[in-house]
Amino acid sequence: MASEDIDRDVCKLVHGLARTLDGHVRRVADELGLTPSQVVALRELSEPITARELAARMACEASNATFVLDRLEERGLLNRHPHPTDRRAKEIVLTAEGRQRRERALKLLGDHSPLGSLRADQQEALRDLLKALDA
Amino acid sequence: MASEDIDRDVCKLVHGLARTLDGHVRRVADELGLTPSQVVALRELSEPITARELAARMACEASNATFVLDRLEERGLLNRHPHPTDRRAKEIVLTAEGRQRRERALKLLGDHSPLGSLRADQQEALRDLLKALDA
DNA sequence: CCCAGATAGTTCGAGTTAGCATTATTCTAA
DNA sequence: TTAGAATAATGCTAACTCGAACTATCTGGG
Repeated sequence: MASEDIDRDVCKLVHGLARTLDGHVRRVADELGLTPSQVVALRELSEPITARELAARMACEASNATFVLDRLEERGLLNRHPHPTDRRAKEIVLTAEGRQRRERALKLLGDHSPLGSLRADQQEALRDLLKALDA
Repeated sequence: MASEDIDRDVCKLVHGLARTLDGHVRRVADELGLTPSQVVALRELSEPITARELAARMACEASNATFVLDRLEERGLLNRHPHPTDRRAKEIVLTAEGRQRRERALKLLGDHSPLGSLRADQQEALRDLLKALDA
């Protein structure tokens, strides 16, 4: 059936696009001297959040978030503060250098985006379709 | 700018969808007693191809294809034959059990696809947008 | 108040992946 | 034809990710 062919096409295309986007993040990471995961983490740390919230935003396991946070903390880009209301949790706060690095990352991520070849209305259409799937 | 927000939205949505699709493959793989990569490899082995061609279809490195092929060969699902015209290459051929396992994998992959919540015309629109990006 | 179950964070082990180097073979152009 | 570039497959290493186990803390029903 044709519908199954479309299904498989979309699967492969999504996988390919995800790879392309990963490649873009990787190039940015190399330029910043970070790993791709670290760049994604920085991107998501727009405000103080918990490790679990970061894991959710990065779409990965909590143990992986711990791993990435360890490296970023070693580099002095963030600190783990005690959470004001939940003593189990920790509040992740970027240092001054962390915020600076984050700004550079955001700028580089915005440049030469693989999505740039789509017109604005196409990007919106794509976003809407993906959002429909997400729900 | 709004266009940058859309860009980031799409990146995260694509990543999320790729994860969802991976999860679907993972469930199928668990049911078949294989790893996700092995299931993808089986899916792509619709005919005898070389390891390099498989790597291209799986969108991964050749060394990774070698790794996956090693496991599938250990399980007796395929064989590496000498290539008829290129003595550098090897032709990968599924065994009878390999073909049987592949059929089961294809059937399971088709059921309950995460893309099922989209209407047919939406799936086509999504495919077309992704194809436009691919070019 | 208190205990059971849920949740935050971490550690550790196993498996997967990419990147690079290596070997063998084929292709190309002088 | 023959040296050099390109290609096929693979081995090896480092890094990344997940899942399970563990501690500490929170929360709600009895």
